[in-house]
Amino acid sequence: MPDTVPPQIAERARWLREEIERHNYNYYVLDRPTIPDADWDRLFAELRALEAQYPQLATPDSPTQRIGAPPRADLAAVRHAVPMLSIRSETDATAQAAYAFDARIRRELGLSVKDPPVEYSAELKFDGLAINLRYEEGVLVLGATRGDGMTGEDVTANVRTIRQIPLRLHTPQPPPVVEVRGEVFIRREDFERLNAQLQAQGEAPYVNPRNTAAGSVRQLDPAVTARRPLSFFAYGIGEVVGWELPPTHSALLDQLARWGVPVNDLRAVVYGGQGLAAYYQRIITLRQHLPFDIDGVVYKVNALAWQQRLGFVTREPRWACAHKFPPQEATTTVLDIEVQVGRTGAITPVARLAPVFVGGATITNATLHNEDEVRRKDVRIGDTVIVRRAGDVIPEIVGVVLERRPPHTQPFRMPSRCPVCGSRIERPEGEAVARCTGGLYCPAQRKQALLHFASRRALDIEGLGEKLVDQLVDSGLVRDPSDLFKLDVPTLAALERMGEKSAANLVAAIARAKETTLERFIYALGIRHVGESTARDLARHFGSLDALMAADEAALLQVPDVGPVVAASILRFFAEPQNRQVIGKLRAAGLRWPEGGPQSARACGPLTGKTFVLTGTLPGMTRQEAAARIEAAGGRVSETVSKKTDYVVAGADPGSKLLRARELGVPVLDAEAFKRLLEG
DNA sequence: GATCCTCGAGTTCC
DNA sequence: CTCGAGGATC
Repeated sequence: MPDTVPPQIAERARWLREEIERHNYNYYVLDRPTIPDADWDRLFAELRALEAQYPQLATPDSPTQRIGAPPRADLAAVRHAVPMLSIRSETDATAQAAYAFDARIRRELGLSVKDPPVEYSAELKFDGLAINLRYEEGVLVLGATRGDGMTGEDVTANVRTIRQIPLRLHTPQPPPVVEVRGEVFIRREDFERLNAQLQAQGEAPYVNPRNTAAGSVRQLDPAVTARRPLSFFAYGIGEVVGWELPPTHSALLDQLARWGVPVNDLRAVVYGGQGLAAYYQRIITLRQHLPFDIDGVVYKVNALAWQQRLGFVTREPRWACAHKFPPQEATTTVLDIEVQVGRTGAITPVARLAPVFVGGATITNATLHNEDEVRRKDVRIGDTVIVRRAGDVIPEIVGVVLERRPPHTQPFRMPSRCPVCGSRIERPEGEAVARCTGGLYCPAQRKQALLHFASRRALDIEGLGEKLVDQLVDSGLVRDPSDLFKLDVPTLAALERMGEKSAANLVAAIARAKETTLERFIYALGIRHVGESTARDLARHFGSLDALMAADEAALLQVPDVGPVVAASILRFFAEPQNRQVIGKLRAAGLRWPEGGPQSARACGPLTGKTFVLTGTLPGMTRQEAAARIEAAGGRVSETVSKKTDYVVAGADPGSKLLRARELGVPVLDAEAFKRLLEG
C-alpha cells in the first residue's frame, strides 16, 4: 500500500467528494437532480476506486462513508454537551392554545397591552426521532439520539447513511463547533414503498412511519439504515463554539439552510396569538396534503434574547410550546359485538371492527365497557362507527353514523348466560358491571386468575402468556396456580409451539418465582378489591400470611384504606376451603417469602409525611428502586396526582401525570432535584 | 350526606 | 388511560 498520495490524485478525490455531495444535495434536499443517475454512479465508482487504492483518502466526510461502515455490537452512550429538552405540549383541539401560549409569554415577559405583538417562529412538528448532529470544523463527527435528554446513543455510522444530512457543511465557513438538532423521519410515500418491498421479501412490514424512522436509525448495522429512505429536517441547535448567533431563531435556521442542512420551508414568522392561531389553521388544512406525517405545530419566541430571559422550567423551555392536532378519527363498520370474561367474572362487550388505520395503528377491537355504555351509544352489529385513537393508545368508539345504519339491525342485548361456562350472568342493583357467577368453575376466570398470578407485579413468571395458559387449562394440566409448580420439561415440550428450549426456560422461570415476597404473594392470590397497594398494606400490617388468614373483620378494619367492603371480600376469600387448600399446596410446592412480625408505621426520615408520584424513567434507577428509597426516607408513593400530592418526580418521557401536576400546581422534580432531595 | 382522593380492574397494540 | 366504586374527610 503506497504511503503517500500523489497530489493530483488527492486533488481529484477532493473534487469528486465535493461534486458528489453537491449532486446529493440537489437530489435529496432540493429534489432537483442536476445530472443523470448514471453519471452520478460513475463519479461515485471513481471515488471508491481511488479510496480503495489510497485508504487515507477515505476521510470520515467522504460520501462513500454513507454506506459500508461495519455493524456495531451495541450503540455506545453519548453525553450531550447541551441537554436535549422536551417541549411542553398542548392538545387543545381548537386554536385556543395558541392564544393561551401568547398570553403566558406576554405575562412572563411583563408586556402591557400597549406593547406590540410578540414575534414568533412557527414550525411543523415532525413525527420521528430527535437527533443531535455535531459538526467540528464543518465536518460531521457525531450523531446521537436524544435518549433521556442528558445521554443518548451514538448513531454516527447510521446517520452518515442518510443522504439528506450533509457530511460537511457548505460555505460560508462554519464555526469550530456547531450542533444541529432536528428530526429524522420518513415520508409517507417512502414508507409505503419500503413496506411493499419488505412484504415482497417475505418480511414483516412496519406499522407506522414514526416507528420505521426510529427503528432504522437505531439499527446496529449501518448497511440496513442505508437502505431505508430516511429524511431529515433541522429545528434548532445544541452546543456552539465560535459562532456569534443571529438575533432570532428564524435567522438561525436560515443560516443552517445556507450550510446545506435541510430546513422545512413551511415555517413562518408570525405575530401575536392571532398569528399563531392562523398558522395552526393553515397547517391543519394542509396536513393531509403533506408528503409526511406531522403531529402538530411548534411555536417559539423568535428573539433569542427573549428566549434567554424566559429560561426553563425543569426540563422544558418556557419560550416554546407544541400545539398538537386533535386525535385522528376514522370510520369503520362493526362486524360483531362479543363479550369477554375478566378475572373477576366481569362481562365486557367488545366491538370487533373491520380493520382501519387510525393514528398510526390498525384498529380491530374497541371496548364498549359495559351494558349502559353500549345502550348510550346504541352501537349495533353492522353499524358504521367513528373510531378515535385518543391521546395515545386506546381506541374508542366515538359514535354511530346513523344515516348509514343498514335495515333490520337489533339493539345489543347482554347475554343472560356466560358464553364460556354457561353460568348465569348477574348484574347487581346499582352497579355498572355484569358478572358471570361461575367463579373458578368458569375456565375463562380460571385462566385470567392464572395470568394474574404469573403477571409481572405478582409472581413475575416470564413466558407464561395467554396462548400457553389456554393450552394448559384446556388440556387439564393446570387447574389452579399450584399445578404450575408440577410442570416439567417433557410435559411442556409436548404442547403446541413449545420446544425443549422454551419449555426449559419456562420451568426455570417458574422455579425462580418460588422466591418471592409476602406482598407479591397476597396480590397474586387475586382477592377482589385487593390490588397492589392494598396487598402491600396488608403485608406490612400483619407481617405474615398466617396472621392475615387468622384476622377477623375488626382486625382487618385496622389496616389503612381497608373498609367494610374490602374486609368482607378478604374474609370471604379465606373462608373458601378451596382457596385455603390451594394456598397449602403452594406452600408445599416450596413457595417462600421472608416473614417478619407486623411492621408498625412507616419509617421516619427527611420525607416523613410527604406523598410522591413517579412518572417517566429516571436514569440509573428503576421505578421500584426510586419508590423504595422514598419509603426508606419516610415518604409515601402514590399512583395518582391530586392536590394532596407533595411532589411529582418526572423522569424521561413522562406521562399524563406531569400534565395533571401542572394543572394542580404540584411541584415537579426532575431526576437531579429528586436525588438532591433524597440526599437531604 | 356529600365530596374528594385513591385504588382496582379492564383494555389495546407493538 | 379511563371509569367505577370504596374509603376518608368534612
